[in-house]
Amino acid sequence: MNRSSRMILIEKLVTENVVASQEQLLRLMEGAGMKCTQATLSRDLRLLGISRGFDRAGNMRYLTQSKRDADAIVMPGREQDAILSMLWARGLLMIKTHPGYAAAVASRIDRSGRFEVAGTVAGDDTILLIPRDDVSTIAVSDCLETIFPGLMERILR
Amino acid sequence: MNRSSRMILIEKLVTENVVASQEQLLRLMEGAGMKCTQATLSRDLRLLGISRGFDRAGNMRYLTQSKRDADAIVMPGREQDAILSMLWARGLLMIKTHPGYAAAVASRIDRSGRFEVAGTVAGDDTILLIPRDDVSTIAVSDCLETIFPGLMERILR
DNA sequence: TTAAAAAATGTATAATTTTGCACCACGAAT
DNA sequence: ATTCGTGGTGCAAAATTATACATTTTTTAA
Repeated sequence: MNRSSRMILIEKLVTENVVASQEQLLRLMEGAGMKCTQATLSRDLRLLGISRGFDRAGNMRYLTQSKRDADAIVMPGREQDAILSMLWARGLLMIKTHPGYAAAVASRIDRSGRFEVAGTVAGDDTILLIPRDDVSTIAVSDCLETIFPGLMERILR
Repeated sequence: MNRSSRMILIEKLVTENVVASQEQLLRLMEGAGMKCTQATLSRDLRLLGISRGFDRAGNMRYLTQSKRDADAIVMPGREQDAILSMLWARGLLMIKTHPGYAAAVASRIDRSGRFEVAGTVAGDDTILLIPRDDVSTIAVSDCLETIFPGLMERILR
């Protein structure tokens, strides 16, 4: 039972139930066969962007943000898992990542010291990878596969 | 000093400041010449539907109902107003913005999901827009005009 | 592989928020 | 004027959530 599967369960439980406290959520989780501590829950909820608010009647309950905003905060697991898609354009490779993680992934690429990569520029959720002159797209792809094993299969489906 | 005027002040302080705790809000209120206890604040916040949530960075702050689902960060005026100039170079479009607004404008472009745009990378006041292969500069301009109505006229003026 | 670094987690505790209770202020009804 | 009822508030305790620290697990680099 890892963090990301736990977070999926948390999101599900919070949306399908009226959850008023982390203790209560803890019990729901146990009922679903997933065990952890309240402290972990507190941390996961922050990552998920799920916070305690009030419903119309003024009763307290945990509320999720829109899915997009939640995605904006979550980045479970390894750096390469932050990569969402890649696209060649104008001889450059655009790499989209989970929001906020472009710098981390770009740093990883830079540190690999691969010849094929002249350099990278990272924004918030986008990396622009500039290949050296006369390096093929295939060569760059192979290079990235070396840095992030399993990446190509995951991205291409 | 009655409850309703206090609540008006609370709403104002919470929207105009990054408030992370009721204690902090209490001090802001005192600064504004309105005094009460933290317990009263807790009750008022419930009535106002203002609760503690997380901004994009995962930092805690109080958010009003309308803001909770939306962006925690306020962008004054229309995003396109932040665009100062544009210039084509090497098949790429450099967009200059007011300092600090590149990310917001780039985000807007990304979210438009337009085919013509392969991606963007934003710094502080500069955006590099990479069009897809075989997309003309005219097509990209039209695309931006669609996203930011009136932009071209204003820029070319 | 193996060592080093980074991330995840539990424990205990600190920080923060909520609430029960008593009391006060104010208006309506007697 | 007195009494009753309705909010509103502070105080302090209870409930809840966040976090510092130590430890374990996972990932990265050599």
